[in-house]
Order: sequence, then C-alpha cells, then structure tokens
Amino acid sequence: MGVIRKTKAVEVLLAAFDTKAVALSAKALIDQLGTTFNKTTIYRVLDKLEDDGVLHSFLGKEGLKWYAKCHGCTSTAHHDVHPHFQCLNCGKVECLAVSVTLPKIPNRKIEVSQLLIQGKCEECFI
Amino acid sequence: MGVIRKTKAVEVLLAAFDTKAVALSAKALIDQLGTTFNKTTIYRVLDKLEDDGVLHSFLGKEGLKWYAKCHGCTSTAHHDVHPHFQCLNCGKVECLAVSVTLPKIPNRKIEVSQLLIQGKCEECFI
DNA sequence: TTATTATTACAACTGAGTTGCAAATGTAGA
DNA sequence: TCTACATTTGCAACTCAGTTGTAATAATAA
Ligand SMILES: [Mn+2]
Ligand SMILES: [Mn+2]
Ligand SMILES: [Zn+2]
Ligand SMILES: [Zn+2]
Repeated sequence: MGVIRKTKAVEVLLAAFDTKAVALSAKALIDQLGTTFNKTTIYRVLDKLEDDGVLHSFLGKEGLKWYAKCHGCTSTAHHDVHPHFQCLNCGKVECLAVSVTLPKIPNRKIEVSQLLIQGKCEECFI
Repeated sequence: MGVIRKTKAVEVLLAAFDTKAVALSAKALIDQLGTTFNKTTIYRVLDKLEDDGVLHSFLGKEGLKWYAKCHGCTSTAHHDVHPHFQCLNCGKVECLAVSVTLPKIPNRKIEVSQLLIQGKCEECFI
C-alpha cells in the first residue's frame, strides 16, 4: 500500500525489530523512541509497515497493540497467522512458529483467529 | 470477593445476560443502560460479578471488554475457559462450548490462553 | 428502627491511539 | 545537480473506553 520511503523513522523502527527477535508494543517503542520521533510518526510507520506486509500486529493482554516481523507476507497476502506467547512475569511477547488446530464450529465461516497464550517464558520459568 | 447486594443495577445487568445468551460488551451495556445507571456503576458491577464467578470477561477484536455468563465458576475457581466467536458482519460475540487443543510449547509454563475466532455467524453466513 | 457498610452518581481524570494541517523531506525526472 | 511534487513528519488538539476519589444513598444485619 503505497511507496515506502527510506526515512529515518522507518530505518530505526525496522532496526528495532531486527535486533530483537520478539514482538514489540507500540507503547514500548514510543517509550523508547518517543524523544527521537513523535508518537504519531511511530504509530503511522508501524501502520504502514503492516499494510506493506513487513510487520503483523495483534492485541496483547491489556489490549495494547503489538507488532512483530512477518515472514513471507506481502501487502496483498498476510498469511502470517500464528499464536503468540506473552510472559506474565517479564512481559515479553513472542511469535510461536506452530500452527493451531481450530475447533470445529458448524454453520459458521471462520475468517481469522488469534490465540494468545500466557504464562512463564523460558527465562522466567525456573 | 465481598457480599453482593441485590441492587437495581445488579438485577438489571444480570437480567441482560439472562435474556440474551450471548456475550455483551461493557460499551454496549452502557449504550443501552447508560441513562438508567451511571457508566461507572456498570463497570464496577461487571467487575464485581466477574470477581464473584458470575461472569467472565475477555477482549474482543477492537480491544473492547466483553462479558458473558459463567457456568460452574466460583470466586476462587474461574475454570470457564473456552474460545469466543465474534461475527465480523453483525458484531455478535458468542462463547463456544468446545475445548481448545493448545500447541506444544517447550520450556514454558502455560497459565492462561484466549482464543478469539472471527468470521460470519450462523445468521450472517448465507 | 438504627447502625454499619456496600453501592451509587458525579465529575474529573488517564492514556493509548487518532486526526487535521502546515512544514519538512525523500525521490523521480529533467 | 537541481527541481517539482507527493509522501512523511511534528505538533497540538482530540477521542473514547475505562478509572479514580468522594460524598450521598441504599441494602442489610442487629
Ligand atoms: Mn507474530
Ligand atoms: Mn465465554
Ligand atoms: Zn518472561
Ligand atoms: Zn453475525
């Protein structure tokens, strides 16, 4: 959806997702980069990167919006659907590279689904 | 968690969940009952009913909070975990009386999970 | 009926996310 | 390299679901 210009904001945000292999919330990115870039810019860049199939988004436990890198998506085909894991101890959110078996639901057309699993992550699980 | 008094607000809210067998968002309840009761009251009664194991809550697609009746829960044991279905056409949200098979995730302790399935409901699915 | 305590209304607040717009900047084409 | 122009940015103001403090009110037990 539209041209992506190699602006400073796009560069820095993409770098953030490259260094950490986890999901990042818009709020966390604003906390971290809010003095360098305006929060509106951050929201809009994330939005655009999602439109372009670079990032995908989902809602975390408190209704906050989270983003993570897509693998093999394009602006027309967002087939990067997988469950997410949120650590209730450290707050970290990860994409799970597994497929979910949805329950059978008669007489309904399933279009999307989102599974959020919460618990203790590898580091916090003693 | 604390005594529940049979107040007008509790009565009316419980009645709302009895007549319709679907989930209701706090927002919808305020739209509907906001002239009769203050929105703060509605939020607080819903909160308390959840604490008492009468209702359970979850987040819908836009991050709105939804509530539905529990079956066999108490204030100490909220074992009413099941997926929810939200119709993308009419907005209706239902509890699905099925169990979800969670994917295997090594080295992590799963505590909670929430699955939201979206699509077309029985009425909207032509 | 009265004392106690939970519940309510109200108004003010919170905070993630959005919007409109003018200024700044990236990029294609000359 | 320069120019034109569409895209992107910062800013300030806004939205709106949900929260908080508090004084008044209502349910319940004694
Ligand atoms: Mn993901
Ligand atoms: Mn339910
Ligand atoms: Zn953790
Ligand atoms: Zn429907």
